[in-house]
Amino acid sequence: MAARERFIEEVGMAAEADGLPRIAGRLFGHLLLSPGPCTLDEIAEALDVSKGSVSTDARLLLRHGWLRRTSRAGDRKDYYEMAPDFFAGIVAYRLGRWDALHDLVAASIPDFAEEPATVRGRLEYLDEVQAFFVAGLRQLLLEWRSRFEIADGQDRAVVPTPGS
Amino acid sequence: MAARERFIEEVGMAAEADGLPRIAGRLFGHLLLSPGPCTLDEIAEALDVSKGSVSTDARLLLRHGWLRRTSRAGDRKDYYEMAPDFFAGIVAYRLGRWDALHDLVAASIPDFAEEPATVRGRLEYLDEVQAFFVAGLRQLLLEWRSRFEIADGQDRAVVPTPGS
DNA sequence: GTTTACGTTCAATATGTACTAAACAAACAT
DNA sequence: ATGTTTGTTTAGTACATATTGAACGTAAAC
Repeated sequence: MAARERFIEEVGMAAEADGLPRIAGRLFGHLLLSPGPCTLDEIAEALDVSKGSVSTDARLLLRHGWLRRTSRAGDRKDYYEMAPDFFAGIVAYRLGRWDALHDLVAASIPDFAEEPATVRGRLEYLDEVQAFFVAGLRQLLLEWRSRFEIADGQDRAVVPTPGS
Repeated sequence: MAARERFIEEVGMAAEADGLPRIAGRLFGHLLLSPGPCTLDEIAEALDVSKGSVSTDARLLLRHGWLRRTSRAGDRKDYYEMAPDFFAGIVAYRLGRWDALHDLVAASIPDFAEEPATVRGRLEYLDEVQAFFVAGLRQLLLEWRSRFEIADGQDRAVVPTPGS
């Protein structure tokens, strides 16, 4: 099935366009299309890349919050899978980056108190607009999460997830 | 004033973390702190980089919609300045990227109709959550823009902007 | 027509970093 | 203890791309 590989490559390229390593994107795509948790070796072979890269990139995505690491009784291997609500993690990450930019600007405003009104106005605009979008997006995130919790709870009532 | 250079460098690094050239970020920072429109030569000298880089990166940011190019009567030079509501452009860009990912996934769902329920469910989850956030963020953008139009209109009533 | 003042493009280079393969560490099994 | 099986780290390489400087094109000025 070539569709699978094409999909994985496209996710890889999309990830790269956002500043992530290409392999991280492919890993993401692979896990998206994997019914169950995967081991490092499994992924490395499927993607035809070194295990070291998979290890590094898996932990990268783990830090970003889109992956989950699980384990199995009587098994030493690590298992990676998509986090239950991984897109919320993506949004949270973006929120974090906008927040960082906001902090940078807010912290700098006093330094430029002597600058012309145009500049001060622009920094204040940035302060305002970021506050607006950060608050709005954070609100969306809350809404989604509570909505997801309900749906997720229903699923778990029917199919309890083992191994986590 | 070292604060200015520090600010510009920090914006440069922040931009780089998001996959843009460092000079593009510095250009962004420079324009943020410039009271008026700047020429390519001006910027190149201030940032101590080649004019070619400034030309390329300025047009990059122009395409992304955070910059504006203006001209002056009796002057051959191009002038660059921050777009009036540039952060809306940043949000719109992010919206575009999420939209692209959404399209990728939505278009691929039929290809994986034969896959296990776990995979199909995950793709449908992605479809849903992206629709939610894309719609929500787009709505925020609309709200902000109408709010900004009003404020901007007021400003322009008091201080008409020449040269555009 | 020539020169000057601009913006763009391009070949060459520098620089960073993704990636690999191998060494390493840790935990387990025997 | 010794040998496996795992994940991590690291030195080295390959690769991509940011950046430069110069060549180029164009339009105005003289």
